Amino acid sequence: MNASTQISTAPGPGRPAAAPRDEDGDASVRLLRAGLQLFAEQGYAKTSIRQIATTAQVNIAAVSYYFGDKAGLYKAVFRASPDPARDIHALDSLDQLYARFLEPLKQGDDMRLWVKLYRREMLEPTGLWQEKIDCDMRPMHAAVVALLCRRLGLRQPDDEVHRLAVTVVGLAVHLFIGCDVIDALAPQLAGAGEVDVWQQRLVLYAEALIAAEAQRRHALPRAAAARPPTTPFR
Amino acid sequence: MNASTQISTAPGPGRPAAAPRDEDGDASVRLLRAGLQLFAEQGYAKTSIRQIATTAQVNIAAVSYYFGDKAGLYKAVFRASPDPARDIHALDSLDQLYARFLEPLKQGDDMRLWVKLYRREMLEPTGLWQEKIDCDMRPMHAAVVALLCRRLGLRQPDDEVHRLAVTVVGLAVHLFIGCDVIDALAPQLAGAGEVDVWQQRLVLYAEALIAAEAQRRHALPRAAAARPPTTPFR
DNA sequence: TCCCGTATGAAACAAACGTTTAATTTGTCG
DNA sequence: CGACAAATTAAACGTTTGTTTCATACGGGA
Repeated sequence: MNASTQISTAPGPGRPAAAPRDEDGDASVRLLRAGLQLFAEQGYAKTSIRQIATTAQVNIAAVSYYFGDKAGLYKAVFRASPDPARDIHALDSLDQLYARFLEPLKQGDDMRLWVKLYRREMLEPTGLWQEKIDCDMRPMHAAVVALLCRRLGLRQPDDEVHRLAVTVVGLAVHLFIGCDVIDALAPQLAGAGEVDVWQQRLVLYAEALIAAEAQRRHALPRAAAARPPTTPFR
Repeated sequence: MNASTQISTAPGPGRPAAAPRDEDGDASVRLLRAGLQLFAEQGYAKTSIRQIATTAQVNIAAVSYYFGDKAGLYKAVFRASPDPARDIHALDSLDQLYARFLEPLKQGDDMRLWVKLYRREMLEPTGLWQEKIDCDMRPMHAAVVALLCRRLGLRQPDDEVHRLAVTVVGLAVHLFIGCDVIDALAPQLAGAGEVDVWQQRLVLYAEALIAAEAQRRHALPRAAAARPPTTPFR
């Protein structure tokens, strides 16, 4: 409760006014690398900045010096991650969508850490997740919906198109999230060399889903609005 | 570093030798309820036993009295949860599978907390998760594989059957895990009353996947083993 | 009434946490 | 060489964590 607490909440470094220098090559990049590894493997809360500093072979104070505080380091680590859903505003094909989503799985080492960190952020929203939903996932969903409308010959999407879009994207998301469980249940499918096969199959699967939805729409002639009223729960 | 640390690592309550009494009706059940709520909403690490005790209107010492320690309370909360994949050793239909998986989503309040706690355990394996994979998910996967073999007219499952099984189950898992994202992207699909429609559609989708896989197998006559060698990564 | 085991309460414990302070080293320019 | 700012270090700060200790209140048998 001193007078020195006036800057303690700021995200930037407390004392120095200079920027952290992107290509520092020493302490800050080692902190980012160690932070990625430890945050991904143990989560945010379980990882102490002392452990990060020890792994990075850097003094603890370097965290607040370069990134302000622990949350600032985490934000810097997370924001530096490549995003499968980033900048997808229009889609030409399903293959294009799945290529973007499965690309991180093809890489090794660091990319696997990105995937882990990403999965953690999905479940433990630290605020950055909501930001990612609004900026990246919502446009991507809209692009998928537009693609499906073209495929189904609709000019306005309805609930079933949104449902199909969620499912089509979910094929890739499930691969993204559940790769550890898949590795436990069917390890021969979890290899890095299998990702290309997965990509082909996901396209095949998605085409089958679209065809099934088209057939379902063709089956019932005009009973679109004849469903029982939905009870919105949350 | 005293002599009194000899029991501190035991999972059971330190002092009293009696069992916690299942139908206590007062402190222990309130702790379980508050623990479910807070562990599900904030995660294990972010939740302090002081907060749990305050929410449950119970003294902090009751945690170690009834459950030994914080981990014991968490185990008690998690082990009391209903499991969508439990006791699935044989499957007659896909509808049966999806009914089991989507049933928790139909319920309100407590069930939604179970879902949240479950999702957390998926990403933050505390040891209980590996136990669940071995005891529940592996038999379920085998049951789905057996069902798919019957549908496809095979007597031995190959990699593509496992892949299809993972995807078929993934349709439900994605709904399970990603319901918050779905609620953000298409809130009209996230209502509790929508679960029945989802169940019908998932069956429709899965049938389409099976048909597509059957057609793919029919398309290539005998080129089953003509795939490039897979490079197992992990 | 007394006694005894169970349950609850307030307080305190050591340890670990994130963060800050102040001193020191390093490197560079005048 | 001397001076200055950036970078790094060691040590401590106050808080919060999980856990424990000890004292008190309750509730039936003897």
